Amino acid sequence: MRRDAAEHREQLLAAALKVFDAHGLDASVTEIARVAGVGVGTLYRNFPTKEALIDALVHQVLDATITMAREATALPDGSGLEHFLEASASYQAKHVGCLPRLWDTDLEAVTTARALIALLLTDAKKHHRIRKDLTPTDVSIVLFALRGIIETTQERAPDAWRRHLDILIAGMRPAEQDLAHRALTPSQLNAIVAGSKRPLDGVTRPRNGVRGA
Amino acid sequence: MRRDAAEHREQLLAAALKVFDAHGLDASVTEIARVAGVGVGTLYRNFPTKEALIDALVHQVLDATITMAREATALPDGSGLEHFLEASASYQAKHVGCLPRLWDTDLEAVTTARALIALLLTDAKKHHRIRKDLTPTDVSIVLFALRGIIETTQERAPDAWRRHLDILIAGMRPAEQDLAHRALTPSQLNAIVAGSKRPLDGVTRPRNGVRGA
Amino acid sequence: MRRDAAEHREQLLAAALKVFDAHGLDASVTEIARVAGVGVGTLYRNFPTKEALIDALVHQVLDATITMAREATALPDGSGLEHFLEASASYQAKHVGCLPRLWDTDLEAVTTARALIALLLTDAKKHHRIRKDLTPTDVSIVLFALRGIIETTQERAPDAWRRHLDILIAGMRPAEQDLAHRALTPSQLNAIVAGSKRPLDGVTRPRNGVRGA
Amino acid sequence: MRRDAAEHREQLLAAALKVFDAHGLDASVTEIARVAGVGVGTLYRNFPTKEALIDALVHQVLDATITMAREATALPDGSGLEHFLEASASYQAKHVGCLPRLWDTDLEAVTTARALIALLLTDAKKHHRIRKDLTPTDVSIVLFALRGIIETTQERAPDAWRRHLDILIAGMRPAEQDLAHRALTPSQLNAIVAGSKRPLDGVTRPRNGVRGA
DNA sequence: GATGAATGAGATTTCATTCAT
DNA sequence: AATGAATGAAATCTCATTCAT
Repeated sequence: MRRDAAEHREQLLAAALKVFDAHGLDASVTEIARVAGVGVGTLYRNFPTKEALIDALVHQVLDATITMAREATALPDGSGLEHFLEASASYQAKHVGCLPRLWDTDLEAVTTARALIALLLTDAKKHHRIRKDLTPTDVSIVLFALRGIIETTQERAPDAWRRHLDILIAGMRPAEQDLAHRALTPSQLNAIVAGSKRPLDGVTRPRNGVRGA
Repeated sequence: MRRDAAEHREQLLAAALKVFDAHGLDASVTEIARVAGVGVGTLYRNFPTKEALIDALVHQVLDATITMAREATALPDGSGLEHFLEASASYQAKHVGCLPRLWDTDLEAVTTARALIALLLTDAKKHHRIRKDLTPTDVSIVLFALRGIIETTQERAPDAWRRHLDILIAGMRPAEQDLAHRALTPSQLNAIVAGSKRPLDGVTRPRNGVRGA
Repeated sequence: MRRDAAEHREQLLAAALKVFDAHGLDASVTEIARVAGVGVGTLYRNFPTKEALIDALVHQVLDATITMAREATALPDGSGLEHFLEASASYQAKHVGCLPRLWDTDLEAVTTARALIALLLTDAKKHHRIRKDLTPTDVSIVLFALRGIIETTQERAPDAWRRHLDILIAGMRPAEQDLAHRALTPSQLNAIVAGSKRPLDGVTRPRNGVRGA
Repeated sequence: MRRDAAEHREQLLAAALKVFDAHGLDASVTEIARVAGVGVGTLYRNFPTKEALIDALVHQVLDATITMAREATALPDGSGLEHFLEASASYQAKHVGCLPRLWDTDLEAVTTARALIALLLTDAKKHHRIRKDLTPTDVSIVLFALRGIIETTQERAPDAWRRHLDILIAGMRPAEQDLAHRALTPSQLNAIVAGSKRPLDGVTRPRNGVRGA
């Protein structure tokens, strides 16, 4: 009956992913524990709050994203960026459950990711695969867009994002004319990640919890 | 304090939009009623459930989308599609509150919209503004993508989607090579809209309510 | 089925008193609501937290204490202090449920009460009913002592404190010799009321609560 | 890390005292085990339930009380009672953590203590140090009163009870007039100690536990 | 014997919904 | 028709207790 503690952590993350995927982030921790085959207490031993569990899921995705970006920098011919976008979306598609929180946490991980993206972009431009006027913030926004597609289509058409990415990359290829609108500055992007959803009236986002007496 | 019934409906929809925008769809109906300046009872007289209120909001967006698509068909030179995308995204950006449910309802409105989109696309191709291998389903997916951006950036950079749309349209212009991946069939798209988020195990989505004693 | 709101507040306070009396302050709010004959929601409409409910109970006692002290100042012959002690203990005996928190809140009420006690004491000394070396802080401590008795004996011997008060007052009568130990300073007493039970390690007193999703 | 079994018991009692003192009896057993430097399992090997641990603490105090009472009987001049009260309060002041349960257990220890108190009282009366109309039950109630003071003041004014005891003893000295109210009978006192806090409705006091799966 | 991970009942609190007024 | 007090299910989180290691 007793399992290895580390195993439980994985089971819980997997269960959370599955349950959040099916019910959204409002899914109850009890349900997650049930699917993981453990008691709620065990969930709370591994993750101090529900929010921490979601965070862990988000971190998984971000960490994987960083790894994939880093690996992509090793690719030749400036194709790293394109491979990264494909790999990243592919990974996101397997972690739909936590996507709503993905770009909404104050995380140094996001900063790290952005630095690597800048590298990939420079390389791509150097090899004339990507238009000169594209900025790193443009690439970040591509990830937001892909999330939108994945969240919507994942369940019935898990690969729908691939063709859209084809279109996007076609649009990112070197072109005669510059893009009409101005790119986001890095600090604007930071502000977005740093924290959205402020209160209308004084209410904070994650609803409160409970304690005994 | 007494208002006209129709006025109440509008007040409530406006309040819901504002409150959902700030707090997400988890915002309480009491808060919405407060912002609308009416009692909860009045809210429930106008909308039988919270879900119905969200639906009404979604319908507003879809109806506006259809109207905009219809107007776009009148534009010359095959530019209707591009104008429609811009107008549609612009409208979505003003209705962030309900976007999470936007493409997740079984709605004939979506079908209607798709017919108009097909028209716009045909016209655009005729004028060689858009590549031949693009399908109506591709356009629908563009809307999903824009939603992803709008949801993420709306608060701090409300116009971020515009530049991304520039890239997208560049990718949609006539090109030598066909897109690598296959397009979604209309029926796949239907399945997506028809209803996602089914229970994992028998649990239904909207929380239940309570009756008095 | 629907009652008057003000009535509910009283019902809840009465129920809380009864339930706390029987089970201690750890009694559940659900039980209190049940005894009051209302749903938990109604309890929470009247008192935002369990702590607020306890506070209201404590305030009832403190307010009554102040009133009784004020009335006692009108008594002739310097007998006000003695009457006040009797009345105060008598009232406490009917509110055992909340006594554990009675002297453990930062309350201006306590300050007010102390001012009146000082008045009563001066008058009692003037009429040679009470020894000269008694201080107002001594009187406050008498109330703490009576609480100890009431808490312990209330259930089986509700009047046990009366005889003990006889002894105490005998000890407070004018005497040849001063009391051996020094009296508490008013600021020491303030510190006691201001807040006891600090964490051993960073934990705060009232345990935490819970919120929905 | 391994210690002698008896040593563990002492460590746990000491830890419990410290933790209950700081957090009240609601403190968790995990915290106590942590402070004692052992696992919860060890705590449960030594004390079958949390309640048993509290009981052991209470017994410590009661046993010490009995010892002090016995020692006091050896004092000359009938001063034993006064010394006992001082010693007993002094000891309680060092064990605040468990005072709420002190006079609330069915304990033969209490009976033993009462016999000794009767002895001390008789001796004190014989030497004309204490008024004739004082009964053993009166002395027990003095202990309840001192508990009230100690619980309230311990943290900020650990010696506050001493001056109050001065007053009390002054009131216990031989006097012209008998006390106005009747003393508690021994059996009334027994009933108090035998067990208070019965359920209001069928609910039992100590929270229940859980078993594994 | 000791450990502490696991358990799940139960505590507090929220909120969609109803209905007396 | 409008109001908002009342309802209670359900959510999050804690902790006494057990038992595999």
